[in-house]
Amino acid sequence: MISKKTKYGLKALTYLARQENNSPVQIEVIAKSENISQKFLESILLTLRKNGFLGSKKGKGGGYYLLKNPEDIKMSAIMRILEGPIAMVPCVSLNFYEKCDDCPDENACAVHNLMIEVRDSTLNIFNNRSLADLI
Amino acid sequence: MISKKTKYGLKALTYLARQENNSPVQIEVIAKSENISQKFLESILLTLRKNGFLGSKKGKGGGYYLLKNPEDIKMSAIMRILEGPIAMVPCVSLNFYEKCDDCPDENACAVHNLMIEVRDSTLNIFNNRSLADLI
DNA sequence: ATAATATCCTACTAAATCGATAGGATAAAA
DNA sequence: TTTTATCCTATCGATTTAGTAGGATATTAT
Repeated sequence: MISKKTKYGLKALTYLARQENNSPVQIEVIAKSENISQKFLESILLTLRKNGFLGSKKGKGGGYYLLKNPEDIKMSAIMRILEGPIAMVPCVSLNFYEKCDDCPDENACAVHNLMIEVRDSTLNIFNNRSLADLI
Repeated sequence: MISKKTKYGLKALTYLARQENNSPVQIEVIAKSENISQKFLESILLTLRKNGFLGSKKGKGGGYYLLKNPEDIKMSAIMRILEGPIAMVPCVSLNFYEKCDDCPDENACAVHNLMIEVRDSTLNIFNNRSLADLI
């Protein structure tokens, strides 16, 4: 299960991707259109900006806009920023690896291989889908 | 990310699946072998028993044992009991469906279709893997 | 200048979930 | 009747989630 933060972030990104001339859109507009708490969305867009997905403009006519073409924004990159690991267990994560306390030997763990398989199949989707595919 | 409950449950099930004659194994034995808190494992095995995966025997020589052949226990069934939904969003879950508060129309939701794709690919693995495949 | 607009940023909070732990009740076997 | 092992309910501290509050900062329009 992904968090609401991730879901809201994805919806906001697709909203921005749908803009004609990539002109800035205010938080309030997105929040109302997507039924998201404005303050919550504010913090989400902030992390997306800090991670290089969005640009922002202050003052009247300001708002957020995409920094890249939707085709060039991979779903895997978005998911990793918003949700964190794509894998189901930390010991199988490519970008957020952590050793399991209970496993003396990872390769001897029965769960390990199955979870690698799941990770690869999910990753295969997220790596081959861009923000443009969501529209 | 799956919970420790799920991970521990999977490890315990594979431990039991590895038993020769399917004779009962005590919680303590599994817990020590897999480095799991005994009391925590106790509650996990209890839910697995209540959901028809395990049988139990009290008193000396007692413990838990599998009620079916490992080949006949699908990973998807185990995951649904231990972890809950396999889908990443409730609105796409087959067994734990819930409507999203923020979506007036599911089919108009950009996230929806992507998550169906992820669900299907994960389900494809879990439906075609049994407990026997973990050994 | 200055008022209005909209993002920026930090801190806080209520509620839920997670990963256990405690302690006794119950049933089976020796 | 003692020992063994599961059964069951309740509780608990820590963390995460999903927000909320409130002011600081920068930009634009008047």
